[in-house]
Amino acid sequence: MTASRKTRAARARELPGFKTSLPKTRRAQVAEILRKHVLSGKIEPGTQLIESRLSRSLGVSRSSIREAIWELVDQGLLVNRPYAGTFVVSLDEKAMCDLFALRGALERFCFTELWPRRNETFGAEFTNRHEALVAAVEAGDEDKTLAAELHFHSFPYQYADNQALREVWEQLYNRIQLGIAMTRGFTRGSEFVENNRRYLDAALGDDLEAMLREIDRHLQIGVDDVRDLMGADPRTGAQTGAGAAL
Amino acid sequence: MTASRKTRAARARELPGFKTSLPKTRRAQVAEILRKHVLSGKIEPGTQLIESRLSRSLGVSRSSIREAIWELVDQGLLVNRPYAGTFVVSLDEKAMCDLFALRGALERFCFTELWPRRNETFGAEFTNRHEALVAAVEAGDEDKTLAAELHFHSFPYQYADNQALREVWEQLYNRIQLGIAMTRGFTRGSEFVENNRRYLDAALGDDLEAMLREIDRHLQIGVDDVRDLMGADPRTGAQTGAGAAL
DNA sequence: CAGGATTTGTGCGTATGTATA
DNA sequence: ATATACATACGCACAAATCCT
Repeated sequence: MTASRKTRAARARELPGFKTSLPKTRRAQVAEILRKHVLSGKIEPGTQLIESRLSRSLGVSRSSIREAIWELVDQGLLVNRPYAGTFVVSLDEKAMCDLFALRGALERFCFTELWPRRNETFGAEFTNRHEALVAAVEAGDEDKTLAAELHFHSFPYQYADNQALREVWEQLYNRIQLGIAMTRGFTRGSEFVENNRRYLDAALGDDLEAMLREIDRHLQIGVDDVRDLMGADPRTGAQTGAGAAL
Repeated sequence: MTASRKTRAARARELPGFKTSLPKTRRAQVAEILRKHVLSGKIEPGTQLIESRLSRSLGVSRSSIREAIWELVDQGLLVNRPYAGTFVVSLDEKAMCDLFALRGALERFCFTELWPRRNETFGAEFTNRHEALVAAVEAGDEDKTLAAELHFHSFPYQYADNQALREVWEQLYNRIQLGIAMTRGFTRGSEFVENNRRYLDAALGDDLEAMLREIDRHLQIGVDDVRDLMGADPRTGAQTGAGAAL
């Protein structure tokens, strides 16, 4: 009764964690929050996302929570069993290898497409992003490194003149990130920077075939890392991969 | 058994037009209906899907309609502008060419993967699906032909041992079908059967490189058709493409 | 550019279906 | 088999934004 007196607008303005000035919908806001929690590993794979709990903890109605959850389901981060619930997907070694293999095909296609259109801007921006990656690594910031690595490797797709390819890449890297989140705790080896350096050099070079070989080599390193890390207990992040996972 | 009687009674009370025996959710049922209407062209590209209208016409609550709509949005069949509405996507020539180019990359990857694993079953099933396609063409059934063509070209992806690839293909062919729906009215040329025959023969042959070339050739025909049909007014389906669109 | 009509976005109560302990 | 927790479904009310006149 008295509670209902309080206007919805007022309640909305009070909600913690939400910028009221944003034109974004609640659905998008909640989806972003959930995506971060899933990708950062705060919500572990296999965990069920319970609408009523999330509704209370985030202070958002079940409707919005539900819509956000389905957005992540359609993105491949969650899986739904009708009338049973939605859970964070748990990727095994095979699934990760599949993702890397598919990414290889996409990336070879991507570079083949953009190769004749490269110009100074391409080289400058790609180099910029690589330098940002190096800076993040040297700062020892794990989260920033992950973001910078993503930003670096997303550039070819953004530069490619194919909207469908960009959309598939979006979906793909989300899942790859999820797999990486499952193997948290491993430290990037010193070869990590060098590997991405070789990748950049090949991308700026004049030999497309060499670039395609470099893509295969780069992703092979990622697959090897996955094999090492998935086989062992994720908690025992003792062994250090070469760190070219993304 | 009293419980089962009550359940049956409840199911008997359910809305007509829905198969009560299926455990499928309303979301899935509505999504399927809408998908059919969009892909068949009953709902033309650019049309806004109004939740309240669909709610009344289908006899389903607005919540379920909303969820189904968002499923199609995430599938790339609809596009949403916050607070403005969701509309059937309208693909232009460039978008279609992008889709075909991406499909080419996926299909080359697909065949490269499955090539060493082909066996008698592969050849038998692929041949079966091709014969079903030929039968549909000879029967003059447009809808059945489209379905058979899809079934035929989906087989390599189903045979490939890569779940991620299959999922991307699902999303891709939905959108390609949408593009085809936009160019309805054109009749498949006599070369259509022959083109798919060549495709099948290459897939059953021993030369992977020849198969990859065949993929490029096959999709190039599709792109040519799109260029012809998109440039002209879709209503004037006078000119007949070679008909290898899918 | 004002303002009303239309539609989407959000919240909430409630009833029912389903899975699971 | 029962009970419980949860997902799903429906209906309404209202807020927020867009669209149109």
